[in-house]
Order: sequence, then C-alpha cells, then structure tokens
Amino acid sequence: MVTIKDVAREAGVSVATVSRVLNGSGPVSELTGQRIREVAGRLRYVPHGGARSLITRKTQTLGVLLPDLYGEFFSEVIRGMDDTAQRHGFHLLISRAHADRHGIETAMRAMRGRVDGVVAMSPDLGADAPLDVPAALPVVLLCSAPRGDGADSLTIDNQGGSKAIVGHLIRLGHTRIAIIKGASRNYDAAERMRGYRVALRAAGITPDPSLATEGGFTEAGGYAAALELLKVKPRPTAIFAANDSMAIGALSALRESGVRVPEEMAVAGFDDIPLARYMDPPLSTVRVPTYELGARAVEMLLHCVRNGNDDARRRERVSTELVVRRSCGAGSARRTPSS
Amino acid sequence: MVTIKDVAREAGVSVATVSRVLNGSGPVSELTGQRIREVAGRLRYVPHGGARSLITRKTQTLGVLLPDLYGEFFSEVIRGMDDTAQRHGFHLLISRAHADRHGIETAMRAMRGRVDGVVAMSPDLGADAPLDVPAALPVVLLCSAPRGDGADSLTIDNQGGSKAIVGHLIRLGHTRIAIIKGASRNYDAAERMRGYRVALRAAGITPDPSLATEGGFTEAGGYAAALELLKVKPRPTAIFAANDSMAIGALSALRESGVRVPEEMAVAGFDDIPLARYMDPPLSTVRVPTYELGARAVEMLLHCVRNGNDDARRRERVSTELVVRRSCGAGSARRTPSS
DNA sequence: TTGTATGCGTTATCAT
DNA sequence: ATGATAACGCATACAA
Repeated sequence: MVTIKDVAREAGVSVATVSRVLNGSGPVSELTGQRIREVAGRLRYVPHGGARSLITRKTQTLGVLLPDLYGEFFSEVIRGMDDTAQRHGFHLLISRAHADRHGIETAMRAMRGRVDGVVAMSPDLGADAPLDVPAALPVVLLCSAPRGDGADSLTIDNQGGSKAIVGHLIRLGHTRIAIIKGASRNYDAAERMRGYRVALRAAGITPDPSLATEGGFTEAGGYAAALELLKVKPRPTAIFAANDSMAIGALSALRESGVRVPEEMAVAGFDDIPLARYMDPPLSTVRVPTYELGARAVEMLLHCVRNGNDDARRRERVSTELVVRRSCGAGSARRTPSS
Repeated sequence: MVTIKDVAREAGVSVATVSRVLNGSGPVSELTGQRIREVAGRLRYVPHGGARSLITRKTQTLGVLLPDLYGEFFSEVIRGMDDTAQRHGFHLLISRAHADRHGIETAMRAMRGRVDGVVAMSPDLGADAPLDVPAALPVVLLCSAPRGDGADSLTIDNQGGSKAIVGHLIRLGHTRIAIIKGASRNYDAAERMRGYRVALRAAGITPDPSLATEGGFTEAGGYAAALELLKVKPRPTAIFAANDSMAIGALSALRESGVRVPEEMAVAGFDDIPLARYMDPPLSTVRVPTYELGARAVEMLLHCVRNGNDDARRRERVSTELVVRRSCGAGSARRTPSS
C-alpha cells in the first residue's frame, strides 16, 4: 500500500508538505505543489481513511440503520441518502438492525469510531425512554415517533395523507370505508390509522371496528385482509390500504372474488410506488416523496455533524400528495400511465 | 469518547491487558478478565475501528458498489449481503457509482483503507480492458461480464432463464414471439436477449428483428414498447419482457389497448419480483434468487479476504427457475397468490 | 516556504 | 500473567 511517506520520498519533500498540498492547508510553493500532485497521481496515492479519522476525529462517513423490512421504498430512500452524502463528500455505512430499542442501540455502538452521525429508521421505536447511545453522536430519527432527547427527527405527514384520501372517498359518497392497517407498533402505520379515524369523525362517521383489519404492510397480508373484509355484513364500499403493497394484494383478492373495482369496491393505497399506476385499475394513492425523504434526512444529519449536536432539536415532516387514479372511482379523465 | 486507556485506568491495569481480554489474545487471569469486562461494559467502551484497522490492516468492512439504478431488486440484494456480512462480523460500506469503468475505479479508490474488499455490481462493464484498481484489493464482480483479471465473478443464469421461458412459449404453440429488451450494453440484458435467440433457433424459428424492441428495464419503457409491438404486422402472439417491470408496463398497455392476456397475447417477464403474482393476470416469469445472489457475493468476497486474493479466480452462476402463472396462457390450475 | 516532532487509539512485541 | 512501548498512517503545532 502506498502511503504518504512514499509520495514524500518520491517527490523529495517531507510528509508535512505532502499533507499540506493534498489538504490545501498551509502555504506551498507552486512548483512543489505541482510536483507532489503529479507524484501522488502517478502512485495512485489515496489517504488512509482510518488513519486520517484518528487525528481529525472525522470519518466522512454517515451510518444508516434500516429496519428489518424491505421493498422498493428502501432503495429509493437509500438513493436519496447516497446522492446527498456523496455530494458532500461523505460515505454511507449501511446496516440493518432489529427495529427495537436494543437492536438500534447495539448497532449504533458498533458504528462508534466509524461514523460521524447516524440516520436511524426505526418505525417501531416508541417515544417512551431515551435512547442509550453516546451523547455526542448526532442522530436523525427517520419515520419514528419524535422524541424529546438528543435526536432530530424527520417524519412523513401520514395523518395528512390519510385524511386527504379518506376525505376524498367520503366526498365520493362512501360511508362504510374499511382500512387495512399495518402493525400498530409501527409509527407510520399508527399515524395512518389515526388520520383515517380523524377523517371519518370529521364527516360525522363513527369508525366501525369490524372494518379495521391488519395486513402487515405486505401484499399477502393485504390479500388476506381483503378476503376478510368481503365477509363483513353489511359489506364496506371502499377499502383504504395503509400502503400500496397491501392495496395491490387487495386488488388481486377482489378480482379473484369477482368484485369489480371501483364499481363495487373503491380501493386506495399509500406511498405511490412506481407500479401503482400500472395496476388494473390504476391505483389511487398518497404520494410519499421517498427520495427526498432520504435526501433530507442526510441534510439534517450533516447539519448536526457540522454545527455540533448541542443546539435545539429539529423536527421536520415531509408532506404528501393525493394521487387520484381510477381505483377509487373518481373517474379521472386520463387513462394513460403518464397520469 | 471513552478509550482503552479509560478502561485500563478504571480497572487498574495496563492497556495491553485490556486489549488482550477484549480480543481473547494472550493469557489473562480469570479475575482480571472479569473485572475488565465489567468495567468495559459499564463504561460502554467500544474499540475505535479506525485506530484498530490502522495496525491490524483489517477494517471489518466490505465495500458495495451499486449501479445508478434502483428498484426492489437492489434492496433484496443488499438484504442478502448485509445478513451475510453481519453474520461474519463485517459492515457494509455502500456506494452508488456510474456503471462505467471510470466510475467504478474512482469509487474503488475512494474506498481504499476503508474496506477489506469490494462487491461491484456493474452490468455495463465490458470484458475488454483490465480494471485499474489496487492489485491487492479483493473484488467480486456481480452481474457483470466475467473477466480474466483479478476479480471473481458471480452472475445470474440469464441465458438459461430466457431459454426456459421462451421454450415454454414455443411449446404452447407460439412462433411469433416478441422481446422487450433492456439496454444492450447491460450484461444481464444482453444475455437474456441471447437466450431468447438461442431458444428460437433451437426450435427452427428465425428471430425477426421487427419483433425486438427496447424498454430500458422500466415500467414506462415496457409500456411504450408494447404499444410499438401492437403495430407490427403480422402481430406477435407472445411478448417476452426481459424483466418484470417492463412486463408490468406491457400488461398495462395491452389492457388499455383492449388486447386480452393471455388469449390474444401471451406475456412473460423475468425476475419474479413479489408483485408479479398479484398482477392481472398473474405474471409468468423466471425466478431470480435475489437475496441469495447478494449473500453468495459476500461469501465469495469473504473467501478472498480471508485466504488472500492470489489463488485462482472463481466464476459462479446462480440458477434461475421457471415460474408459470397465467399471463402466458399455460393455464396453471391454481389461481391463488400462493402459487 | 518547508521540515521535525508529537499524538490520535489500538494491537503487537518484548520485557519482566 | 502483566506492563512498557513501538508502530500503524496521517495531520498539525512549532521550529527553522
């Protein structure tokens, strides 16, 4: 491995001068600067990150803690994170961990000395007890219940999205609106459920417990939940699935049961994954700016990393957008996937 | 930050002893061992990775280079990688890079001193010139053209998969079988195209250039390509999309054009993403063991990292599996999503 | 403008 | 069984 010493020897200068040139710190003569850069390039010298971080106390790396889930949503979030991190000269150390407190804390400790901060996506994390991690470590909590202790948080406007789409269904005349929930310990799922109830009550409708089923955020769960809902008497006229995966499973179940969508049953999802518009019928849903979510989380973290972690905690929320397609029966005029 | 010195002082021993205890290297008395472990736990001491890697020349970290693409495929691959890496006590440093040679080489240099090896997924990488990276760095090339120089490679059996599904269409009586390709510079796409042609020729069918369109591996591309294919005279009776995303776009286009699937047009995809079975009709496709792909890549890399990078290059291939559902008209008896 | 010397946190070598 | 200390590669305060 070629070190700074090799470059120094080859260029006939001291290591200090090489360091100065490569970091732009301190004065150097034009001539030696050029020679050193030439040698460094020729030898393909790259500073050893570990050694550098030892003395600068910076790693130029951000940790990312993901829950034990998967799907298209995550690759989009990571995309937004990596783009933003790279633009600022940072790397991403990604790790999946159990979403509970212990898993998060363990993973964070394992990252000590390797990262300058952590974005932790842990929807199952309660807001109760403080997170037991090194105090100096900047942390941004993503899609988790905002908390008082030393962590910024970035969440989706789940309630707003739920209210928008359920409100839309109500305006279309539906009164028996079922919901396929995610796990209630999941923050996003709980908030979407809350928005659903709020929207119903605002319209003078009392939420019917028999119309609330759980689908675990998976296609299979949505499929099974829809079959359950078809047995409820009187049958609901609309189904709001708390994410698109479950909505797609539900569409499949309804199709196989001979229930026409949207004529006999309106269906709506949440997330607006790319495939949503290609469903039959195209899925009405709530758009979540997934890429921006990741990008913004990294921006918030970088702010903490650079300006110290001691100032006031930030709580931000990305807003959602109602996307009306045909599955809810609104009869949007356009039928092309560009809608 | 609590260092090994803090632990040593608190426990009344030297740093050397602490190091021995925590690494299980060298002899220590039962008593001091316990005391040190107790102190380390109480102080929440975690060794500084950078400092450690400086002397051990190991980082316990693997680099992952991803192409500038996204979708469900990648999160599954990462899942497999992270599971395997964690099981062996390794971290994952993930970075997206341009898929061309320069992007790969730049990204690999940026990882110097931070990783013990790299899994590079760069389907656009040609097999022509050798990769200009530090010779000692173990590299596993994923989904790229296998090459002679110092890198192991792991690929999907694209040709086998294509031959299987195209052969299936042929056995169903189709002779005019169109293909929606991916970009030809993409290794997977090129291999799937090759398998398609081989299968046709094996059945005595001459591939018709007017039946080959490109869809760029996206839903929108598949949608547009299907519309093009509907204009070809005489019209094809089957469409093989080189991935499921394009197949789903094609299904949508056919539906809106009033073309019944599979009666008037058989459709098949490639990948078997989770949503494939929830399409209408459920999508026949070729299953790619995505999770296993990531897991195996990391296993191969760890082998290089541990046994040195100098022995013979390995080339492995994961096999695919034909998944017959209803979109190709085979009329599989089962209609439930469990199929 | 450049060089020397020190220390970052850890492991490894050599004493004891 | 344990301690003192060198070394890893680098940045930087200080000297020249």
